[in-house]
Amino acid sequence: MTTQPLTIHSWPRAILHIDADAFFASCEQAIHPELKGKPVITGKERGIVSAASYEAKGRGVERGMRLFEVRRVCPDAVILPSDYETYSLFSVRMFEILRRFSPDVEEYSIDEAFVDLTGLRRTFHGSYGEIAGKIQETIEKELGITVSIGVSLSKVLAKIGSKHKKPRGITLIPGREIHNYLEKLPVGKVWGIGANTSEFLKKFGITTALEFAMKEETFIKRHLSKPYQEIWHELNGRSVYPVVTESKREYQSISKTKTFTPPSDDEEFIFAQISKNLENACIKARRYDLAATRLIVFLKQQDFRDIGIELKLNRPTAYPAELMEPLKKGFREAYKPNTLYRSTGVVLAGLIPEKSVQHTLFDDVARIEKMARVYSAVDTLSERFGKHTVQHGSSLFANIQVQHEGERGDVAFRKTELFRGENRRQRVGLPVLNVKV
DNA sequence: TCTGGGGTCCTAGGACCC
DNA sequence: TCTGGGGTCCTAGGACCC
Repeated sequence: MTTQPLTIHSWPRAILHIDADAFFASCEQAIHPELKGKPVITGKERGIVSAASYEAKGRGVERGMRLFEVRRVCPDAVILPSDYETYSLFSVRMFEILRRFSPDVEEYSIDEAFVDLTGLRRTFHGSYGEIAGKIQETIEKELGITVSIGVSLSKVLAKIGSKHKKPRGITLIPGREIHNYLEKLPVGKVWGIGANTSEFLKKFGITTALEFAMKEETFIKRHLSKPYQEIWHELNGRSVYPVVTESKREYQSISKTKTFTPPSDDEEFIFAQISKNLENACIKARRYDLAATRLIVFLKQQDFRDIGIELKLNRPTAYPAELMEPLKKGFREAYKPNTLYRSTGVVLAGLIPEKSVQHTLFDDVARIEKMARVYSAVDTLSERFGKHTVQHGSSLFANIQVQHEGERGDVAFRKTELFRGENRRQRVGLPVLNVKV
């Protein structure tokens, strides 16, 4: 399978993959030392486990587990809401540490990165394993969290390495040892190969990563598409995925979705959810100075079927006021009365930089400029006082948290709840505004 | 088996044009 | 009007990932 290296120490490429151990939970333990050694879980706001510390995993807690179940198997678990802003700070500092070792760092996700170490042994007077050790040590000392590392000839192999031993593992996979790591690995565990492809490969008697890697190229080319051909090369130690250094990857799309329990058939309530989705998506788009050319509206029914309506916009925009008509249109097409829906969603797609938006002859320039000023003020207010300080009137019904079975359709009741919500806001000194644009 | 809220890329097929 | 070849753009949908 692998081309045998001419010398034992030959590394055509040395790619490192680093994966923080139980990242969210570890960050919490690093900030709150009294939590060290305890079963810590994040995800309180969602009702399911986002991350579990190794102490919690040892007690049978798994990712995605429902919290009531967690309380049963592990009654002393400390359950916390996820605090993304804090975790992002840890993330930034972890990447910063990695850049001390190599300029070629790809920030793959909040808790994972690839680093190209090719040719750096001399600089650091040590083997790739020793460099990995130093990285691990530095992060632990400076951030108080542990990481696992894999080093190999390609990204796919490095990822297999970092997963091989966790937590606090370091796994080197040189060319001559690749087969040892692939032999017992189910092919579905390989990065980029999911359940469907595993099923497909099973028909040809392929169940392990090694069996896949050893298949002849003619077979791979005949039966599989480009992404899988690339993975096949990577498994054979031929690096085809570059380490992408550009720190700012532009968004292709921005989406916001919301699931509500119990499912609802209340048109007003559902539209309010989707309207709020739209506002959130627009806030994010404006933060990155992007404008959408397409809007996708979707509703998910109770039986998980989903109906998506895609609309082309006359003008690229990230202003809810301009998107409200298309949104209503999409909603009317997708929504069926007397049907229970469990979630709503909005996607802003075909994003382009806001500055490249050209006015056409038909645009009402004065109106657009006025809108730009209004939203710029809205964004400033929201930054100072919190998200949704200023809200579209149409999103207001989304603020109702409680939905009583018997009273779901009772508008008067809902309005009471709404005002209660606003009073709370006033009590804590937040402005109550309802700007009509 | 569906656990929720983000995302990306690839391919096939239709519309349209020369 | 038919026949055939060839190219581009767009969209829907699939498959995966964290």
